[in-house]
Amino acid sequence: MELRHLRYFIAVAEELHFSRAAERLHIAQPPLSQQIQQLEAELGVELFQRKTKRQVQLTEAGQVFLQEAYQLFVQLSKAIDLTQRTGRGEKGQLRVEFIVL
Amino acid sequence: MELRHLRYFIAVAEELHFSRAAERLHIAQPPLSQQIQQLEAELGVELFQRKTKRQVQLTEAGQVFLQEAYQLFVQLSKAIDLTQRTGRGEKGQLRVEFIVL
DNA sequence: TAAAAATACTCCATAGGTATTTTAT
DNA sequence: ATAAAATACCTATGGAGTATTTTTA
Repeated sequence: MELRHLRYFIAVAEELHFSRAAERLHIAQPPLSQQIQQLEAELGVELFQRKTKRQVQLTEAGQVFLQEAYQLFVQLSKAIDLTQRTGRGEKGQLRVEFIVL
Repeated sequence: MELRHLRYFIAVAEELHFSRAAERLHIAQPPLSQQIQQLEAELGVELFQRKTKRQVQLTEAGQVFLQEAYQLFVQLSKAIDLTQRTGRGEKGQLRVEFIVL
């Protein structure tokens, strides 16, 4: 698993539409579908309801994973911020304005 | 940034030795050096002391980033665990035995 | 000198693109 | 008939390998 999978998953989960999500990510729709399939295969969990091709919907597990993915990027943002501050010799106070995706 | 960068950084930070870390990661030493350089460039922070080539040492920022990276993988492990439990229809109790790297 | 990281290049795996098919409106 | 995801296949970027250089103990 790579952060790319999480970034792509978040885009699809927010758009509930593969083509629009792909557009937003500046990639084509088929590779996006593939990356999501990879992610689901690696997790061994269906993240999207795929009964019909016209209606993308998060599964319960997908909803959980979305919240967790958000938190991961929040924590990554904090990690980067804190590391950069330390690199500049600043001590301490932590406040993250930007979530890196 | 990708999880690969964090995985590689952790290996070097723990070994304090690029060649041994590369061996542990089952890749060659030069690509490992490159990935670490990429990471440092993206962060805009030196993670390792490079005055001499014979003595790899974490900078203060590097020590901070190491702790943060550990936490990220702990959180990722929890995210995966919780998602998989939900996928199986299990409700709730969270306990992570394995940290995915 | 010897051991280890950095450079310089080469190669190839796979991320991403294009074309087409399938399917549900 | 159409819109959207999946499948099949192709392309090319960049991750990884090999060879060599640099450096300091």
